[in-house]
Amino acid sequence: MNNHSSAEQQFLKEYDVNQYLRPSVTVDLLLFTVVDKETDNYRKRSDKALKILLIKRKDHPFQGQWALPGGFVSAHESIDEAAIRVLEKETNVSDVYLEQLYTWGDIGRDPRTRVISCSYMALINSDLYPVQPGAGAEDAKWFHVQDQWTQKKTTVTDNGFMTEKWVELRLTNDSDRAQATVKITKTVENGHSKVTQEIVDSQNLAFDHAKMVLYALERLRNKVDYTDIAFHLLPEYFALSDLQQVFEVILGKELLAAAFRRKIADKVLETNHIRRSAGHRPAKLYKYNPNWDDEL
DNA sequence: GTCGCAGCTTTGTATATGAT
DNA sequence: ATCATATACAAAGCTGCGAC
Repeated sequence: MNNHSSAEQQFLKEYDVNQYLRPSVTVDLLLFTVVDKETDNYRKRSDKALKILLIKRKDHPFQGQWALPGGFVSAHESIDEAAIRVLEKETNVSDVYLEQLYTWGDIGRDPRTRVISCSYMALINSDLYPVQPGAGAEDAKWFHVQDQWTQKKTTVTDNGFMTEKWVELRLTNDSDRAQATVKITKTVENGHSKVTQEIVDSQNLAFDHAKMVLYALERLRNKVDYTDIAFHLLPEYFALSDLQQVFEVILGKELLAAAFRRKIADKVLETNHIRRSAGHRPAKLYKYNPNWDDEL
């Protein structure tokens, strides 16, 4: 570690740290889970809903608004370590699926100072729901996640085309509501594509967190088919209809059972567990097959 | 009360259809 | 021919309800 040459040591001694701007770095966490919605008819299988954890801000800026759990990266830890620490402190969950998503560096995204934030997606299964809020955030709540595009426009430009899409994000629970409209612009010119997001309207949702949520949703949708992320949202044993519902809430559309069963057949292992007394034919329980992508 | 059965619901398999 | 998707339907658990 400390094997610098003397010339290098001399250089380091004279280096002026104030030569360049030193922005603050934060992490923001998108903690998702999928839970059963209550149903009136016990014979009917209960629907599932995608939920995200938000925390009510106690301080300025955005005081009283809802925000993703987050915190500053300190000098003696890596960014990944900061993400794990913040997740544990704010939500009391540890040892879960964690994935870095994107680095957010827009000028002025934090009114206090220049802050660059790394967003992380964490997935927990419904057994762990509800998560106990940590000591640092007594006002943490789960919000039902819904998004849909309301308007889409494609225009042809000189060397390509541009599509603008307005997406409405709604985060709701029994007593609270946060929502935002984000305009996503995709330009393709000379074979290069570029995507920009702009928050056109934000109610009760702090910072640029609407963008982070939408980005995470897109990542979930893109990865659900070819990775194991869906299984992180389920307990160890689950019925195939549970798995199908997780896919459905992530993708935002209904799937056909017969086709779905064939598509994910390799990813699951049949067990001899059975879930009975549910007002209908008992379901065989399956578990994740860690060797599903072994061939090749 | 309880027996039997129609009917609802979801699971799970078999077969048909369609694209390449 | 092969693959994915769509349709069709049988199997099974449970309730509601009438007959007794």
